[in-house]
Amino acid sequence: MPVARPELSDSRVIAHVDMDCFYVQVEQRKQQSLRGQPTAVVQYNSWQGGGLIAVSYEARKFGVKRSMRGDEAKQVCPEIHLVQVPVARGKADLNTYRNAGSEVVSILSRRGRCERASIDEVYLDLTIAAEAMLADNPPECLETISEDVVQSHVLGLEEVGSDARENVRHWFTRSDASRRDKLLACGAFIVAELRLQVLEETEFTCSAGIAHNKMLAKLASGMNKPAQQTVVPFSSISKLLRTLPIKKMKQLGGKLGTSLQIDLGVNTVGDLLQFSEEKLQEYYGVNTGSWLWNTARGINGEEVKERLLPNSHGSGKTFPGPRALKTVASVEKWLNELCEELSERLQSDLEQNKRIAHTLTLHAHAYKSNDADSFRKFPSKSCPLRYGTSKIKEDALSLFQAGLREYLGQYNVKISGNQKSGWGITGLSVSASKIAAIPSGTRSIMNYFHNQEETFPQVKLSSEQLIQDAPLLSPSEEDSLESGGHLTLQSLEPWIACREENEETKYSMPLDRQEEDKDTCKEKLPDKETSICSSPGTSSYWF
DNA sequence: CATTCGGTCGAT
DNA sequence: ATCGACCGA
Repeated sequence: MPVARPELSDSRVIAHVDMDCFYVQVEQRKQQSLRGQPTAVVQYNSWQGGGLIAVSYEARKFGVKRSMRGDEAKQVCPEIHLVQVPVARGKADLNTYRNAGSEVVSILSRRGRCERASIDEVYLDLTIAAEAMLADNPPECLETISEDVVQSHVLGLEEVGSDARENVRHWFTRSDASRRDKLLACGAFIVAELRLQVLEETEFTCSAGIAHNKMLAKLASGMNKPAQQTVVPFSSISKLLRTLPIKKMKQLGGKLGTSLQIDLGVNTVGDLLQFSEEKLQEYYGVNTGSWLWNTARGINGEEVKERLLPNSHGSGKTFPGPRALKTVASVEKWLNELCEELSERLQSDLEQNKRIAHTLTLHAHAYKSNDADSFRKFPSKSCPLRYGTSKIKEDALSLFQAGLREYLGQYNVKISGNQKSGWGITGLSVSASKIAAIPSGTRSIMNYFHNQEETFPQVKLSSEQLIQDAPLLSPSEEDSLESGGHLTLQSLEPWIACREENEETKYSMPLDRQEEDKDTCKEKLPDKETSICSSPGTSSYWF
C-alpha cells in the first residue's frame, strides 16, 4: 500500500460520504410504503429465501444481520419486508443502484475534487473550498449555525462538559481554534450542505466523516449512522486510534489484519506504535510496512483522485452447487446473456460519457470432480475489446474455450459436450476495462466503429454528440449530421474512407483440438491481428 | 460446489 | 496479462 506524501502536518480537508444502506433506500424510494418499515434487499430468493444484501436500520433493531438468509431474517423479524434485487436476463441487475449512485455523485462533486469509491461512497477533497470559506465567511463570524451543522459529532468533545450540543456549537465558532480545526469546521459546514442537497434532490440520506486524510474520513463516516456526520480534529487522533481494533481500519479487515493479530499480537491500532518502521517493513515489505507505520499515527497521504466514473464494467453470475454448468453449450448460453448486459452498459457509457473500453476479460470458477487436482484455478483470459454485442459474445466464448483447454490440461480426455464431463463451471463473468475517453476527432470514432461494426451496426450517437466531438468534420458533413438526428454507423458509411479487408480472418485450430466437443464447434481465438486495438496502420488516431 | 455481484488496486 | 487481496450493498 504505497503512500503519497505522508505528513503529520497534513492540513487538507477530506470528507468521506457514505450512503446509508443504499440498496434499501433505493427500493424505499421506488416503493414509498416501505419507508420506516423493517426492510431488507435480497438476492435470489430461490434458496433459503435468498441472501440479504442490505438491511434497513429498523430491521437491524430486530436483530436482522446482513449475514443472514431471507428465511432467517423472517424468523427473527416476521414483519420484515424482503425486496428482491431486480432481475434481467436471468441474473441480478444492479443498474438501478448504479444509476442512483450516479445521481448522488453528481451532487456531491459540486464543491471539490470527487472520487467515486464504490457504488455509494465518495471521497471529497474540500481543502480549497474550506480555505475559501475560512477567508470569506468563517464560522466564528456567523450569528447562528444551521441545525444540521450543530448536529455534527466532533471527536474529543464528549468528555469536556455536560452539554454536548453547546460544546459542538462552541467548537465550531471559537475564534482561538487552530487553523486546522477551523478548516475542518468549514469542511463540516460544506458537507452538511451537500448532504442536505442530496436529501432534497434524491430523497437519500447519507453519513459523512470529515478529517485531514482519507483514512480518517472513511473511519469517521461509519461512526455515526444513519444521516449523521463526524469530524476528526487533529487533537483527537491519537486517542481515537489507541484503542481502535485493528480490523476496523480499511485494508486491515482481511488477511493482513489477521496476520497482525496472530503474528505480531497487535489488536488495536495503538498496539502498532511499538514497532519501528524497519521492523514492519521486515515483516510486510517496504510499502506495506511504511503504510502500517503511518497508519498507526493517523498519517495517510493518499490523494483524492478526480474520478466520477468507474474504471471498469463487469457482468457475472454464479452457478453454485448442482446448478454448475456442465456443457459448453450452457456456458455459451449464459455467456451470451452476460455479454448482452455488458454490451448494453458499454453502449450507455459511450453515449453518456464518450468513453471506450479497450480490454475484454473473462473470469470463471470451475471444479473438476474426478481429479485430485480439482482445486486448480480457472485461468482468466483477456483480449482486445471489439464493440458490438455479437463480437463481444464471440470473443468471450473464445476466451472461455481457451481457458477451458488450459484448465483441463494438456491431454484432453475426450470430453463430449453433452455428457457429464467431470467439470463444472460455478461462476462466469465478463468485464470491460482500460476505459478511456474518446479523443477529439470524429473521423477516428466513425472509423473505429465502422471497422468493428459493419455486420452489426448498433451504435447510435446523437448529432449533438457527434458534432461536439467532430472538429474534423467539414461543414457539409455537419449539415448531414444535423438533419439526420440519430445516425447509425451504416448511414455514416459513405463518408468514411472504406478500408479493405475486414475479412473473416479467424484461424482454425489444429485438428487435434476440434473433435473435443460437439458444443465447441467454433474453435477460434480472438484474432489479435484483426483486432482494432493492435492493428497498426488501420485507422484510429489514438492507437 | 451454497453470500451474490459487483468494484479497486498492487504484485508479478 | 493474470492473479489475488480487499471492500461493500
